[in-house]
Amino acid sequence: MRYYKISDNTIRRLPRYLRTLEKLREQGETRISSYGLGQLLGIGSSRIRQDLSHFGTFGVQGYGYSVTALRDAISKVLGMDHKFSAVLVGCGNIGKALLCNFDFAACGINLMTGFDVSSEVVGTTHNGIEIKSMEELDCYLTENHIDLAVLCVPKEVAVSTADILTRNGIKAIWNFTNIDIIEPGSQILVENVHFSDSLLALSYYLSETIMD
Amino acid sequence: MRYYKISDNTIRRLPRYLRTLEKLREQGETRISSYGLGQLLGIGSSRIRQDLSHFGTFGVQGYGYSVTALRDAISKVLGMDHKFSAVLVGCGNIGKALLCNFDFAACGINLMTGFDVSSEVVGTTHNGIEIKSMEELDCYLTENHIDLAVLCVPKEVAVSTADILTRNGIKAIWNFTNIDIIEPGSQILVENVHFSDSLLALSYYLSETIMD
DNA sequence: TAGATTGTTAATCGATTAACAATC
DNA sequence: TAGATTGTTAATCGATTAACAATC
Repeated sequence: MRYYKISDNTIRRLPRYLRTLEKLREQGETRISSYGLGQLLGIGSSRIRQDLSHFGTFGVQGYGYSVTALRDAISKVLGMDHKFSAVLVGCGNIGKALLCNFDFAACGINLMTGFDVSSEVVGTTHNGIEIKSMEELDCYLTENHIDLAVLCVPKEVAVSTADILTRNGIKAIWNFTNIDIIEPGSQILVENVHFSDSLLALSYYLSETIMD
Repeated sequence: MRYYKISDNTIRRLPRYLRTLEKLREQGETRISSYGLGQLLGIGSSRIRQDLSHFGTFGVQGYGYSVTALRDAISKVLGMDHKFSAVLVGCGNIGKALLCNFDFAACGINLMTGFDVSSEVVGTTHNGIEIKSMEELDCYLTENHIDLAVLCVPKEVAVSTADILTRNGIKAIWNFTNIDIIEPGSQILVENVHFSDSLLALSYYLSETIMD
């Protein structure tokens, strides 16, 4: 158990390391140095070694890292072996896109079921995931141990839906509604996927290049 | 014209400021202090003043900021008045979700048209946006001035599609394929929306809370 | 062995926070 | 005027980068 906080910057680089290692493995590479990995990622080698040092020693002097061993170590650090259970709430376009295209299992997440208000989609199955009625949500959460909720409902019901989730012991929300469902005092974890923030940052850099 | 680089951290906070200001305006607030804005965002007031100072002076001593004036100033900084033109390439689930739900105009982006390979969707219109055949993409880009492309094609064709875009003068790619379409030397701007990176970071923090 | 590369400590750099004169 | 709050300069803090002994 560690007694200091690891920086968010470090945590957010780990999935990128993982992605690059997986790519290397697919290409048949078995070893990689921190320098080599840094080249692929466009960052310095010592940043990578510094990042990894928070979690253990994974390398071998004079050799580097085993691609698969480092990949496995990072995926464990990221909690991918916990097999957290999840539900997807709101199966509109974005929700359905995640259901059909996003590989939850590859992230170590066990997606149990979806929920929606529309009678048109309730009862249907997408990618092996059944969609239940939103009315069943409250009850379902009390009867099943669910760690995480993927929130894809319309803006208007985002806060009220988040309330239902928190009341029922959900510990983390992956938030695709473009509003901040923060409750500063709350213990619940919220990871926001704000599309517009991302696009606006790109817009800024684009307008910068035009000014030159 | 500035002669120093503004940090990415600052840029990525601007859309959050904008979002909060818009919310305040909807609530009928006309003025806000950096302290008040900081409270709403969970950050310090001097960070906000420091951030804003890179772009001009928008406040009034002893009063604070006009909500609408600051909102307008930030949206201009983010290039939202440029009305950049965009195309959406790949109209599967994620592409369609963006077409139907995402408010490009609210980000100052002029979405012109979509492209897809499937004859089932080619010719259809979503949210006023027509979907053309992917075969027309190359030609369309040479005949029209397009600044930005939203890339939502399947992984397998991500790199080859990105090549078409760069060859035809696209300056920025908003990348929803979960792979890195980097070309380190390239001048093109790429903003990645890596769902899995986001989910894995959440997974890390979730597993941390469990260990306590 | 010699060369390579780690993990870690020290140095540097940049970002955040605090302080404060200016002034509405 | 007195109080509030800005924009900016200085101080602090943390993150990145460089250096290097250890060792495969």
